[in-house]
Amino acid sequence: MTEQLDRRQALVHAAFSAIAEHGFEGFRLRPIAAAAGIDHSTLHHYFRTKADLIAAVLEHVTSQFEATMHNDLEPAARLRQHLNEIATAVVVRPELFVVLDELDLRARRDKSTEVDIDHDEQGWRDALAAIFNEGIEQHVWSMNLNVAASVELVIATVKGIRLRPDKAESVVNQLCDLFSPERLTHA
Amino acid sequence: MTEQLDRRQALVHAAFSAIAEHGFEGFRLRPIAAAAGIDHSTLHHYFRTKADLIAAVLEHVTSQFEATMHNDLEPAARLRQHLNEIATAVVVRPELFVVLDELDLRARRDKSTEVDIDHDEQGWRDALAAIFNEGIEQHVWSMNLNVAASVELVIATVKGIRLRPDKAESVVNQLCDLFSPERLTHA
Amino acid sequence: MTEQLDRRQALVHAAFSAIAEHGFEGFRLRPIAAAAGIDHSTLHHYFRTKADLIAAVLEHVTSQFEATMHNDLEPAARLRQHLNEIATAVVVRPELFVVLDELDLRARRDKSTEVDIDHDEQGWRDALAAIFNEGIEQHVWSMNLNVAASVELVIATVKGIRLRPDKAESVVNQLCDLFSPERLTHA
Amino acid sequence: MTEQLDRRQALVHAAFSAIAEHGFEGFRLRPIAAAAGIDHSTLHHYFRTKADLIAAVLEHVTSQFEATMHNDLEPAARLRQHLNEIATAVVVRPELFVVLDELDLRARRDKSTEVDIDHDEQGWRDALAAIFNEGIEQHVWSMNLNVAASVELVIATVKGIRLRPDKAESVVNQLCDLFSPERLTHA
DNA sequence: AATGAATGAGACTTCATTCAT
DNA sequence: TATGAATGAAGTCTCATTCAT
Repeated sequence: MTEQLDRRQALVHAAFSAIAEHGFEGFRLRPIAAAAGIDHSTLHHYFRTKADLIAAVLEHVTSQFEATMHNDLEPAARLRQHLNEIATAVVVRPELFVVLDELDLRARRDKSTEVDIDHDEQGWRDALAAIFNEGIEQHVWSMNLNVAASVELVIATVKGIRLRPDKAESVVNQLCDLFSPERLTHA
Repeated sequence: MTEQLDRRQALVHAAFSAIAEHGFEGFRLRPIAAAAGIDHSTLHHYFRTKADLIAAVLEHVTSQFEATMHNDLEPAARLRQHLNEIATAVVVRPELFVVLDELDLRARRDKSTEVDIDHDEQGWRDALAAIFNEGIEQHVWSMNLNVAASVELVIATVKGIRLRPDKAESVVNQLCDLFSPERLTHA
Repeated sequence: MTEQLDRRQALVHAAFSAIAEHGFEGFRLRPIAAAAGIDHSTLHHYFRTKADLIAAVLEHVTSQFEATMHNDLEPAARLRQHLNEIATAVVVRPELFVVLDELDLRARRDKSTEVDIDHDEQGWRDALAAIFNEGIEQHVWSMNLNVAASVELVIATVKGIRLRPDKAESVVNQLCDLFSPERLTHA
Repeated sequence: MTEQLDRRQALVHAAFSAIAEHGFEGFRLRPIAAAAGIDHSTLHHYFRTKADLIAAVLEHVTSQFEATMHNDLEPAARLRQHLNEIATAVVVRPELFVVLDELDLRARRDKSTEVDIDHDEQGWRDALAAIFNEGIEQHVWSMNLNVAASVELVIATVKGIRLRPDKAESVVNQLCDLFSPERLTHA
């Protein structure tokens, strides 16, 4: 019973690693089955098609990003904390972000991938907007701060460093500095 | 005489479009040849291998980004101008950025792609650094501004909006605002 | 169950016939698969590569030459009997020898073919040496007979008639006559 | 003018070497042209088809075997001398015999190759028969000697050692010994 | 649930040859 | 004579998927 789940998990993990290493361009089912120790036709009992397996990988990836916002912190600190956690993750688990990038690119051609990613991103978007709105309320940031644009800027920046673990920390720090209250509120 | 060049060009263009539309995952040579109106074996007369054709596409793409910095402008305006041009390009020619993203991802597995991209990026990096350094000299920005980190932030942000033409303008504007002198220098 | 073996067998036979008819120069996989009544990609299910199929053909051929020495006969008669059997085989199943010749030639470029053939030949060589040695012991042949050279002479002669079924009988008879006791022992 | 002949020669030599090294299985025109320093389509000005080039190679090979019988020697010595020269040639120029073997095998499928080889072999056959006949006349060998069979035995033996330079000398010596007068005439 | 056999589409690449220049 | 472009047939091999066991 859990055997079945374990097999599925093993397949998803193997697929995840394969995508991280070779991208979708080189993503083949046979090696995945082999890595899970089963015959390649048995794989189809767990995932009817290749697309199904990819969907499961996407779900696996997004599930790793359950928002871990620290609502007890003040807005600016919360933003900094959040970005630092991401920067750390990029360094510690680079494959996660590589696969996410592959999926992002793939979403352009695959509607269902796009939907899943969009849904996931919306949660993130909302959480970021909450930070900025709260910060404006608390006069941490000026009323003139464009919340929507700021949210997108943060998101774009994070996406832009997904492939550059070595630059992650300095980039998020620089972004936080630019958003730091002492500068913006005095404007 | 130029017939020959035209054929090559036609193949590169067809390949470019195919990658833009289907990514490398679905990149096949036969349709490329067909799009250029030649037999698929004739394609190998121009590009011995698939990799050779991809290299030509990469060159084609990077050649579109010959630095168009406006050195007559003051630093902050130059940065804004530069980013606005990129934002416009993302809207006007989104495929260019999609393909660039595909290549960026591919560079992780293909050494020669990586080298070419790195070389191209270095030019961009240098130009951005020049802007910030000049700005600091002219007291547009504080001496405390971390130039390297700022450069990487700009690059990351641009990479992060490559797939989102709809957000490009507001994101680069927001970034420019954060870098705008009146805020930073008074800090 | 034996279906599977039959398929393999059928492929090996088809390959054997194709080599006999067209040599390795014209040896193509698609017709082999067609002759066995299967899709050409299914062939790869049984033999991963062309070389694997060729190895199977080689094995098939050598297995047809299981030594059939008649140890109950006296040495000279044994030699004659052995050579006559070969001469008959050359006439009755010429393709077997043609393919063997192709493989011999191929062994020059293919190490693994060479190893297999050498192994097979060694058995033959030993059996022939046994005949001559025994004959010398029994004073059928003079002590001065060069066993090693005689063995190689027999082998060379047999190889030399593989392509000439029409000459096989007279050649082996002539060789036997030269080795006939009444001539050699009186020397 | 001789330029043209030189080119042809160069192509034939290159083809000869290629066949010696890779056999007909791996015989391709492009490398031949390259080895002769010309474009692969230019090759077709000298040899309209691949078969034409092969025919030229065959001619080149057979021309190397102009009978060099030493008619001043007595029959037995002439045979020995002839076989020794062949044994030496097998050691000194093994490629010549390798290519000859390839051609022999090919003759089974290519009528024109067969004709050329047969014609060449007939000359050799006649020369050998002359030796044996003369020997019988001079009472070197018994009247009972089967001339035709002896000729074929010699030919078969030589063909059988073409691929074994290391065994050539001992084999021809052994054959000569068996044909040596002191043994046969006393029978 | 699991497998090995089978399939058919299709991948990239190479070849001998011809044609126009 | 020489060449580069072009062709089309064919090469080996791989893939995702289905089917019978």
